[in-house]
Amino acid sequence: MMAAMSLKNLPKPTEAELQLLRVLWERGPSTVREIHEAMGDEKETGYTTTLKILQKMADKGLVERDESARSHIYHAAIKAEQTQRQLVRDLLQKAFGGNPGQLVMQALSERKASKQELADIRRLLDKMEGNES
Amino acid sequence: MMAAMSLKNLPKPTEAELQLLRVLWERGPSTVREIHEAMGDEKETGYTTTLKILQKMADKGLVERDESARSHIYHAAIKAEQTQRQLVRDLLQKAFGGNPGQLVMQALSERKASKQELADIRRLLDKMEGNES
DNA sequence: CTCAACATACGACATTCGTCGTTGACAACC
DNA sequence: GGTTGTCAACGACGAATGTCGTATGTTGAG
Repeated sequence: MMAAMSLKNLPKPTEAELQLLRVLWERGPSTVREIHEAMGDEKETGYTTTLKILQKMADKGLVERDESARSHIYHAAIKAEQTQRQLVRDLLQKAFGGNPGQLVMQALSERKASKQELADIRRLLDKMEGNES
Repeated sequence: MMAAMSLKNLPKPTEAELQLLRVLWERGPSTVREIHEAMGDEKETGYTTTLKILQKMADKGLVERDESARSHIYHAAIKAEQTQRQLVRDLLQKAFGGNPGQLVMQALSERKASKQELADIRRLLDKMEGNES
């Protein structure tokens, strides 16, 4: 039972939801109008659409809102890294049979990463090969 | 116009479709029953469901079928690598802002890759850093 | 030939997603 | 204090998805 088993029951965000989450992660807590206009480019959709999706997200627990002001203020309830990890795990499972090697290769070939990131990856590789059984 | 502008108009496979594609990639050309039973585990669904999805996939061009025999034989119309690349590009765009570094890190942390794959990745890294502009 | 087994085709259905229009409340301005 | 504009809420709608039930056709065994 217990109303709040809060941890890790969050559903996978849909495409539109992910788009809104990205705005929230960038801007921090925002009103619906701010979010809607921040998406002005790349999206041709009505204000009420954005509102509705945010309301659904609140129901699902993906975002939370402060209703004290007239214009409610929404903020992401999950961290970007957490969501990204979930999505990667999902893709890994569903399209790569759980084998990360191929996925990494594909991602790397897709677009060039920054020098810094390449170095980070290399360091992670070192660590993984280090304590390989 | 022209009925066959074949190249690259293939829609993104849905979740169920991807599952069937994975079976086809593993087994090669197969009948509906073979596919359905190959999925026996991990799925509790009726035979006609599998059939219907395969038919829709044929309409979309994701699979092709040989109807000469009584039991039609389906085979994947797209390569695994091609689809995986598309999905990775999609995720990259939608969740990581096009930046592959973070995605790679997440994927690598997720599950350990084989020694062979780690070596492959390392080689790819070398190549990328080699002709960095 | 008849009948049971199996295959495809067709259509129905519930659910989810994204999309709006409309309504009713509240605020602010003249 | 009435009008105008903004906001949240609600319901509707079309499309897509995944799920079956049923109908229709074919095959092969007895």
